[in-house]
Amino acid sequence: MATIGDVAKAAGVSRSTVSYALSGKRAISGETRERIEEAIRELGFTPNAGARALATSQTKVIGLLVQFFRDEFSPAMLQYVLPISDAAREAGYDILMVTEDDGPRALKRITDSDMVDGVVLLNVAEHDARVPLLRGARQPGALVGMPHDTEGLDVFDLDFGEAARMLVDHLHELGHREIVLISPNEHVITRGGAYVWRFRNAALERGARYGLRMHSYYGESQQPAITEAWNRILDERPTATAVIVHNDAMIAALPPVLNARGVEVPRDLSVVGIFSEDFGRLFSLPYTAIETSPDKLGRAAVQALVQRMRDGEGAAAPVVRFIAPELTDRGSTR
Amino acid sequence: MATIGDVAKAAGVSRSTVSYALSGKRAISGETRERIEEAIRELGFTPNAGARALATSQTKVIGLLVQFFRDEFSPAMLQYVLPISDAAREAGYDILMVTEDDGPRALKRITDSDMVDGVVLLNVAEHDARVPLLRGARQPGALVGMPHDTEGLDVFDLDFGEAARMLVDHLHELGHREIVLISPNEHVITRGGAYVWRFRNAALERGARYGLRMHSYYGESQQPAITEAWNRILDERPTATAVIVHNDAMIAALPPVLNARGVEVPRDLSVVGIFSEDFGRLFSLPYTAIETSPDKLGRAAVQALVQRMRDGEGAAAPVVRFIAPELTDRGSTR
DNA sequence: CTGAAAGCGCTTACAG
DNA sequence: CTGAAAGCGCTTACAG
Repeated sequence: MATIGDVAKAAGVSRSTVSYALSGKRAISGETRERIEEAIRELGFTPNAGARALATSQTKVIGLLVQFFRDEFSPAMLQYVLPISDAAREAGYDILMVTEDDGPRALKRITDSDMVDGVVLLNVAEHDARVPLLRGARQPGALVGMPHDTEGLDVFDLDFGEAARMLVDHLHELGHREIVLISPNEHVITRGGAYVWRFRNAALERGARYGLRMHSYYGESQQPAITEAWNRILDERPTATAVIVHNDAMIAALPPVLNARGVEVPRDLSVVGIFSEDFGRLFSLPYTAIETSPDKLGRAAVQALVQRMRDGEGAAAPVVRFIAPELTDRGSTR
Repeated sequence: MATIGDVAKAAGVSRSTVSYALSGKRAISGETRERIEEAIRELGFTPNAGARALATSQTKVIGLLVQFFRDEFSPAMLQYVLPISDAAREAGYDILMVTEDDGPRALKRITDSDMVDGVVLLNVAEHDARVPLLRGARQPGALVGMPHDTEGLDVFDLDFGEAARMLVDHLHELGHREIVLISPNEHVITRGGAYVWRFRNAALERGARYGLRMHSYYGESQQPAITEAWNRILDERPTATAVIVHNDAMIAALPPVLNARGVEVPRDLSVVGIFSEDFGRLFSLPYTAIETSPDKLGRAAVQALVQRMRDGEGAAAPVVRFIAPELTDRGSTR
């Protein structure tokens, strides 16, 4: 492969001049610039990324840690990954994607070895072992999902409490008095998915304030347990007139369950959920729902991270930002 | 950050000795080794990846080009990406994942700048602009999906022709005489997804040999067109007793359609498909199907690539490998 | 407007 | 068993 030295020789200039022509960091005479550009073209020169990284202490790569739970419902993950990848590219960064089960180890590896200029943590848990490591890293990071201790970090998450209140308000206004609430699978809480109880508690609290009868259940994440759970719950609460579903796997499987039971929405039952537009389209879900906006979250995280990488030490104070929930009415309530 | 020089100083040895202790490429006395290890621990030293890459001409990173069509049905992609990422990590490689719309440009960028030691191309099309670029690259590559010209490349794909024949044989043996065949959305062909007509032609040919009446349709990839297409097709072919579905979006949406029409499987209609086990589980699909084995394909591609990166110039001849289809009987035919 | 030189942090022949 | 030195391919003060 051609090096900057080859280009310099071909253009009859020094290596530094070629470098400056590339970076535009100092003025180059028109004629010299042309000779250099021609040489670059002829030789098919592209700067070596490793050498550049070594010289500049910048890799132009963002690490993306995707913490994947294999027994969980997966299709949602891609909705975060793609916008992050897109946003990174727009800012001139590539993505080093790490899916290792041992997230903390992976994080340490890519930051300690300076493979990346910054890091995005996906699916952050209440007590996430990656978070303290990130604090200790040289590189800045941005989180999608809220940990217990947000000190010193840029954090982005949906406002799950507000989302729950909006859904309860919506049903309350329509006159519902007895509501079933489905949370994610119980082991999601065990793992510290704080959004589970943030949503759940807010919903129950709001329901209590209105004097509603609320029935709270954990859902399942795998068939055939999902369908069984639905039937058991619906059998158990025949007088409930509405259901709030905060569980991707459960709501994706709901239409055939209701169909089989002869339940028509919203005539016999009002259904609301919380899932992204893409997800709803994927499963053709006809339910009114809070939009989870994975693209907004992912993009916001990347933008904050890019800003911070740019600013270095003199960066602004860290932000914890809740994305405001939006209700998309698909007519599944009355 | 501590450098190898800091470690050398702390351990009272030369930098080369530290380097050799790290790589194990030459014998080190026990006592020296211990002093070095202690220094490494104390200083929290990790070699700088860029410097190492520059010195060794090896990045230990594999580029993954995921060619994403945004209007297509997405959840299948992750099934390839995860096994590839896992297999790479097991072999000591990280994944630089590129999702740029302009795949050829992205490929050129990461190979020319030597960001990666090798490349995996996903979702390769019949005339894929990335393929000639890959041939011209310094780094080896492996393809998942078959291009027209496989010259000089390691290629992995499902044997779609054989898959189609197996399904037709299966239905023929059961006595079916009139079969509907659903292919992917027409624009997948336009883009050169060769597997579409490899499957389709093989199915039609086999059906013709048996004297079956075969009705071939292109499917849709988005709701509500999917449901409309199903109803139109089923209305049009009331005497067909079986349907072969080679379209993820269409088969995922089939259960509610049949339900609404009062069609029971396999009593009224036999249904077979071609999709991965994970995909079937995700959508709770109760249909007999050819397993597409994305994990096997992804892993095979990575293994071949790793082998080739290891062997350098003296590598073995390139291979084109078809994965043998396997039929999973879920009792949806009779 | 341009060049010579030092330096980024490693690895690896070469020498002893 | 160990060290001194060259080299990987860039960037960037320093000098003119």
